[in-house]
Amino acid sequence: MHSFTEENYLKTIYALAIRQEGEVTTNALAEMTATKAASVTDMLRKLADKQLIHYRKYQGVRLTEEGERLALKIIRRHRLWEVFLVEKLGFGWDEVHDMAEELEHIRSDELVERLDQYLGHPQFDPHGDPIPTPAGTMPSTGYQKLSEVAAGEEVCIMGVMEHSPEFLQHLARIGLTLGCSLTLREINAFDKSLLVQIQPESALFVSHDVAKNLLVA
Amino acid sequence: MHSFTEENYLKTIYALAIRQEGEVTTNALAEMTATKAASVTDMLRKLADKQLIHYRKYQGVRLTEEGERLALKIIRRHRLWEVFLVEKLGFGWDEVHDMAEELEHIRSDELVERLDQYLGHPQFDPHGDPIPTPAGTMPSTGYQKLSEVAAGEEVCIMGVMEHSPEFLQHLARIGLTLGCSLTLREINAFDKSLLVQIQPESALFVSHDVAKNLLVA
DNA sequence: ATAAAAATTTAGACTTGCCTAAATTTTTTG
DNA sequence: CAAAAAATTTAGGCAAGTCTAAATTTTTAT
Repeated sequence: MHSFTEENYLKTIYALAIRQEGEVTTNALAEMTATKAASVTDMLRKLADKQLIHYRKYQGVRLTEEGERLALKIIRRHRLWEVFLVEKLGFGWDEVHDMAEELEHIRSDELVERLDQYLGHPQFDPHGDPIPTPAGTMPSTGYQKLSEVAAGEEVCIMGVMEHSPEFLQHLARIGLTLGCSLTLREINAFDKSLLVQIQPESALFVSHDVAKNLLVA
Repeated sequence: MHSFTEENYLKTIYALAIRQEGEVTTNALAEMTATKAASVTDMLRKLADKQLIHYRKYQGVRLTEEGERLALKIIRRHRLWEVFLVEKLGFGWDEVHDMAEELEHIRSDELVERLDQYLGHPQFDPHGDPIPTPAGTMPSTGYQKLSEVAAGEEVCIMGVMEHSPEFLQHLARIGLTLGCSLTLREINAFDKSLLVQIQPESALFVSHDVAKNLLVA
């Protein structure tokens, strides 16, 4: 069996690997896990011994097939519990991350599969993230960041890349929700903020930082 | 905050305290937690420092008010999750103990109260155990053990005192379920086994060990 | 191309929760 | 009621996961 902590490192390595191309660095992991670089190095040696990561000293790290399968298993649990918390218990999408962070470590596979069935085999979590398959593969979505869309295009908000309550509450305050369709009117040359139109009558400026974290199709 | 392990000790002390009158012994705790007596002593010192137990060296241990409140909080979580697993996910009452043992440590109070509401404020878990109140008190049931009932009485099975899959599966095999009413025909003088009648036509012998673990009203 | 800066690893130490072995206290028994 | 047995605690140690400080490697910049 794998410890709580090992599972969290695998999940974090996976998350960093898709955000930044190439190998994941020790410092990036230290920042994400709120620990020090020296602690990360210890854990990397341990995960490498267990063949869950490929690790070359000073060079960074990447998941093995087995490591990725495990990471996706944890992410599947996390996202299914988030669906449960929002759909069944009525929590807001900005409230569920920390609880799911604990629930994802409950060990029973049978529990996860029954939960999946109870929830009607959802494809996406409340933030629009795809739910990995039981076999341990991540469905691809083809979404792009709003910050990469060209002016004039009409798109639909499908997900977010940042799950902090602060970001999600900011979206609510400016009136953006999952499924919301919008047209990108112009991109400000000065600060890269975007003028987006939601209703025929109402348009608003969205900062580049926000646009980077919105997934659209 | 309290650790996983501390919570388990408090819960175990509570469980032993109601089974045996008086103070709970180090050895009993060591057996229940599957550790050694020396390890228990370490933890008792720690819990006493935190004012969660009254502890006198060599004399045994008992919960403080605060310790009991915390123990009942954990037991409330455990039993609510068991209701969820059986009522919503369709698990058998003999399958849920280990999963609930993990789920009971999820920290959010808000989660527990929402779960309670979602389940319709159940009064009893799938084994007939009463669910402690949010305020941290244990509802009393007035049930007695089947082994303490006099011959001739008619009673109804309200709960069990033993939660192992082995015991619960044995009950199913001999045809006893929660809510099942039965008449105690006679008590065998040799081995204290009980002849109980369920249907007008069918009677069966129940061992003293089984009767000790059945709660009736 | 090499010196300074940044990133990473190593060394040694701390905490939690557990262990074994030995010492101590309590209980049982002849 | 004293000696043996049982229960409990103390002492010293170990593994996991973390830390700080120092050493090493890689990267950056002059």
